Amino acid sequence: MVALRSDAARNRTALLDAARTARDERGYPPALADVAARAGVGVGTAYRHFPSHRALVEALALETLDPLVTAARAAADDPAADAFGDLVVGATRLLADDPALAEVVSDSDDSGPELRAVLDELLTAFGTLLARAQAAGDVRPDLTPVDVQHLVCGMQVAVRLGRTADDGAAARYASVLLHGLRP
Amino acid sequence: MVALRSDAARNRTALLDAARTARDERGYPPALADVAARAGVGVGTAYRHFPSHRALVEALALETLDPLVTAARAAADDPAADAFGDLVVGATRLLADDPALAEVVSDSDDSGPELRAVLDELLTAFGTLLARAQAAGDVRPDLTPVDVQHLVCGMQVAVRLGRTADDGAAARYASVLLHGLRP
DNA sequence: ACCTGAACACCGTTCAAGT
DNA sequence: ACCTGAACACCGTTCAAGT
Repeated sequence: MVALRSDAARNRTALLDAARTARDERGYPPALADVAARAGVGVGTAYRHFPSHRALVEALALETLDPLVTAARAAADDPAADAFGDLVVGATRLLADDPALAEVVSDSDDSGPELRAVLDELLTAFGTLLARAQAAGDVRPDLTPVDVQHLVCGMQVAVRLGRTADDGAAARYASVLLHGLRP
Repeated sequence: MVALRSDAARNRTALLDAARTARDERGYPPALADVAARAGVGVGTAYRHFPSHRALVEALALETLDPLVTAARAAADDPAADAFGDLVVGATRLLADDPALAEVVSDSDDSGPELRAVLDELLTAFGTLLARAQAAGDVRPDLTPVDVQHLVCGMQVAVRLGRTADDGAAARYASVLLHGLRP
């Protein structure tokens, strides 16, 4: 990562800001052309900084994922009694709140190297906590860290569906998942 | 539903056949223009029979849902010990196998009247079995039929993600869901 | 009553021309 | 080294003209 020319750095920030604002307003970053217009640059510039629409979404996803990675690492180092369950529920909510993030984590196979690295780190931290919970007899021993990722990506969909009508749904579904993980 | 002119009926069938074939080959019915071409008709004809791409997907969904409705009704009338669990697992697999169906069931709010009627029927049959399972103490009493729909729509995603790499994942996730439904 | 296909809107992406 | 915007491909959808 060489230093960017100052106008390029400014444009990149403007693009991210525009995309973030759009996502916070409409739930999903709009067409790159729209993002470019909001940022006051041409489409080509948008594509110079983010080689695809997905790359832009991933850049925003990284921002949102960062606190989760920190929390997961902290929990792996100094685990509370139900650190694993808390993390699972927290991740589920985070994805349910951000459809673009959820999409990018669910289709993690076609993600760029940065996102992949962050997801790997998350998986490692989750794995440590999972192993500890399994050793304590709190979680089924036949589940892998990847299973947990898949189950979270699934439950997040249920939570999103439930939330539109019913305020208690998210808590109910989280509880179903946590019970389901028990031996 | 008045009788169709014979050429119209033939075209409708040809469109459905083309869409079904395409879905079975590629997992999802392609652009209406492509379906029309395969069926040997113009785009306009495709839109005359199916007012939107979604309407075509829903027409295929109805076919796939039919056996499930039959099974659900049969189980509601003459319930075996774990009829509810079997139906939940069956529905999850059915959706996991057919992404177009899953999409249409998950976004059931924007579906046409026919599909909505079928989903209502399904929900009723599931509701009967759910109530029975709850009365027997086999399922958490705080869950509604709609909760079950949401949880199935979620788990189906997990199953789809799991299946690409791991043959046992589907069974493992089904078991997690069933355990999670217990009181 | 039904069919055809050109046409439009939209969006992701590319690229020749500029500074 | 970076930017611009016209241009292309693709897809959902509409509609004027045909039979």
